[in-house]
Amino acid sequence: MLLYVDLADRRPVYQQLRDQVVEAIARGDIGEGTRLPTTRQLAADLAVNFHTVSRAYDLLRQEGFIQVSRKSGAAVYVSGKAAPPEWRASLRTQLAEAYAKDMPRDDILDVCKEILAGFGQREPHRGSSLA
Amino acid sequence: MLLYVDLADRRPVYQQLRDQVVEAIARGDIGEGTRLPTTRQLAADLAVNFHTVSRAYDLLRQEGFIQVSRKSGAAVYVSGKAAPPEWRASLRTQLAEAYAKDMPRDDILDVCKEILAGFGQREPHRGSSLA
DNA sequence: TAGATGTTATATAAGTAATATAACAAACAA
DNA sequence: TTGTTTGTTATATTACTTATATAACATCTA
Repeated sequence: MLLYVDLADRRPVYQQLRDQVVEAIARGDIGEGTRLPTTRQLAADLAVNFHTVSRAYDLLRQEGFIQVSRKSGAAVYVSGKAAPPEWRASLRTQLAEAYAKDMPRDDILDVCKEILAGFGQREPHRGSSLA
Repeated sequence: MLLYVDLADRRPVYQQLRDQVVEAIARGDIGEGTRLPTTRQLAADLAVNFHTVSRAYDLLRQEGFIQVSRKSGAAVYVSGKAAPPEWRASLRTQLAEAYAKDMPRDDILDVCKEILAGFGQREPHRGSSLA
């Protein structure tokens, strides 16, 4: 897997990293137990401050996607369920954008299915690495 | 319809207003030709600066959801299609959040269907009002 | 021991969001 | 006409967010 920073992206860097990790988990590229690079290491590779990486990890931890321990660093550890209130609201806004532009319901659903088809199995710890 | 400002919402005010208008169009609460309040009027009602409202209208105009003329003010006028690149990417991130949390594909699709079922017909100009 | 790591703290700079005014031309109502 | 409203543009200020730059500390490891 590969984490990167897109300077043309309007999202903050810490949010880009957070989104990339979440999508990597969804794709199955990384799974339960997969170690994430240390904040200082990843910051050096991406040429950003380690506080920025730390913030992304903090967010992922708060959202229940990774676990951070002083000993073994950060590792994928999914806990809890998708928060129904805000998650659903964000999804509704996203779908509304297309529907308001006259995209048929079935076409919207087809896009959702295509995206979901691109996600993989949740594999526990097959030694994948992030960099 | 009712536009409002949620101070607890982490989104910027102009983004909240933009999202609310888009969802109102999707629901069918407002349609082609429906007039939006003047920037100064809406700003007064919501107790925000009229520049904030103006920014929301600017965004909606750039995205092709409304038309703003000096004569008749702002009105719903949908043009173009949903931008495939960024829209699809945002949707993928949104779906990934649920899938990464072990939500089954069918459950995710059911939520999408429920949301889409809440959207209505696109009615042209039935004299609905925003306030 | 020495180095790396997570953690916390402080400071600074740049960008964004929101407000406060002001001014102007075009449209409209009295 | 006069007066008001509206969209538009401009400038300035404040507050918050994002990102960086250091520094320091305790813990873990080689």
